[in-house]
Amino acid sequence: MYRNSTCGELRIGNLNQEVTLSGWVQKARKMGGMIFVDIRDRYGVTQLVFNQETNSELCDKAAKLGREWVIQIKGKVMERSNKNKNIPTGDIEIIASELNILNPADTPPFTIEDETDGGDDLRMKYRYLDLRRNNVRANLELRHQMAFETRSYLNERNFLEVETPVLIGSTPEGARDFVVPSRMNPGEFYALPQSPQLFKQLLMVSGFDRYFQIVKCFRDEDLRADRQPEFTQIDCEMSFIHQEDVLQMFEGLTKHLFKKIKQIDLPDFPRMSYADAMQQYGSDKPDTRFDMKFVEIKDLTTGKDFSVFDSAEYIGAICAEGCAGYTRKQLDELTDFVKRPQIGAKGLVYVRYESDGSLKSSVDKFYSPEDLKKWAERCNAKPGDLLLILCGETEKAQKQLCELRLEMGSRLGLRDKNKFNCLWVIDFPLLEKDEELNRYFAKHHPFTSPKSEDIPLLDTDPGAVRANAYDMVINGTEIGGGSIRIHNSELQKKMFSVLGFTEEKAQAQFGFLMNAFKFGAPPHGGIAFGLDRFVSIFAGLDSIRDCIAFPKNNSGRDVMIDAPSQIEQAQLDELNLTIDIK
RNA sequence: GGUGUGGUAGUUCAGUUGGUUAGAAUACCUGCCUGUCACGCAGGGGGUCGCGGGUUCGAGUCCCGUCCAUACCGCCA
Repeated sequence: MYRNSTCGELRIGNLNQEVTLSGWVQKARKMGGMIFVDIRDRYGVTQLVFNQETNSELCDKAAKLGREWVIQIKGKVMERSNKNKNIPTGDIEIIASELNILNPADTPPFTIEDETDGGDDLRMKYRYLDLRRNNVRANLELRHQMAFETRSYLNERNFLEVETPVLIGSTPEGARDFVVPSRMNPGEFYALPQSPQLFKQLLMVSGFDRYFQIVKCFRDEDLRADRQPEFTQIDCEMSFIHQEDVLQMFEGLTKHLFKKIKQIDLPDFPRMSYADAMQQYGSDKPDTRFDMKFVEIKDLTTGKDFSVFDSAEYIGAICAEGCAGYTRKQLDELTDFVKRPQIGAKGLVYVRYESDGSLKSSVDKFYSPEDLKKWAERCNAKPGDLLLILCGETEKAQKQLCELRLEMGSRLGLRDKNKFNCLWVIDFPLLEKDEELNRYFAKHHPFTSPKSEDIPLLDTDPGAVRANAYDMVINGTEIGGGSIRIHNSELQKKMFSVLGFTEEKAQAQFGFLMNAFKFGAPPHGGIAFGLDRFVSIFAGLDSIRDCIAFPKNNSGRDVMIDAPSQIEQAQLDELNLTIDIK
């Protein structure tokens, strides 16, 4: 028996018990005649005491212990004379009577503490050591809890978890696929799924009715703090439902998770149309923890010989409460912020609504105080507020203003990680035009159903067609998204034709789905949540890497096992592959 | 593919206008220490300044190239 108790559970109520503990040496404090050793496992830390006077042999042995050695001890639970209020086991300690060194350890390359001295790179290389740290382990525990509660919620509502294949065929739509060469079929490749989309729809045709799967998905695109090449989705699909049923079901799931895990009762989620989101926040995933909505002032600015504004398609303002006192330096910082190439604004116009009621702006040359007053009124600005104004081509300017709004939100401390604002963004456009290729692409995917009242527009104005598609957004992060699918093969054919697929191409790529739909497809729809992002939001993490046990770095490498890597010539030969790096 | 930032001791970082032997903290090692829990005290070892080239009497510092990491844009639900 290695242990009969964990390192986190002993309390004052266990006094005088003989216990056996196993774990890692967190720290040994050697006082000369006395040694205190903190022993750690997943559950916590317990202090061991070795005393030269009472057991000098054991004490000498303990003196050799180093950080992260694996040990087993036997001893008696005693009350401490000096208690430590900072740890749950701080009232007791173990007077050791036996010490077994199960495995000595090299000194780890960074400290195994909450505030480690190790940088990201090093921690990833030794991720198994990093995972010993409390906060990283806590993130994985949270992830487990969320997956567990998700299964519990969906199971209670008749959802079945069904596994779908990982080796599937490549489709050129959407993201780049990871591909896997097939040995038995020379020259042919599998692809790893970007999502189980087609399979879950086929399961609906099969009559499974309510499906879910917590499943790895793969996309061969560049990484970000919130994007990994392999990531986990909570993938769901339902039959005989309308959009409203899906929203209710999964708003319910989200509320369930917040309630069970964070003890937070969320109010009903507001619904916002895509059009409103773009107009008011310049984003399809607005951070609604704070207001600062966009206000259009184009009509108030024309005809004053300010050519920048006069020639702009869009002029939008946000009102930063209480920021009229911003110094020249702060305003220059904001100007530099919006002029960064990633944002790309040409400049920033500001209006200070001074607390004495006067108005000062960077465009005083062109506009009178009365003009500025009208702007301020439309923005509902009070004395003491600051208006920030960007202009340009509508879509670009809104995007830039969105970045500025988020930056101001951060500066003003309005993006509190412990505050959660959830909403549905609905009525997404069905199609997105690629101006360069002059063709339409599905914004969600090609199986998304158009709103029935918009179907006539497919022929006349495809860009204006709205879809039965929806995203769940929490604190400016897209947590999940889905749609009601097309279950009618005629409409599906129509979609493919709008997307520029020839009949043959559509048949070659999605023929099996269109065929399946001929055999009695029920009306269906679904949603997929990004589990990694969901956990990150719950834990207040900046990067999804922190809730993934073994993540990839920015270049898609696993620096711990050093993958990807080259393979043997014999393997290449077997696969009929030759490598020709350009 | 692009832009920004960074790369100096095991680790996290500092390093002035280009100038003597490259520093601090922490970790590690040794000694002392019987109530520590960020233990304390004294001492010690530890450096290809990412790599390559250039300018210079002299480069951690300036220039060019390159590699790596990271945040973002493009890309991507």
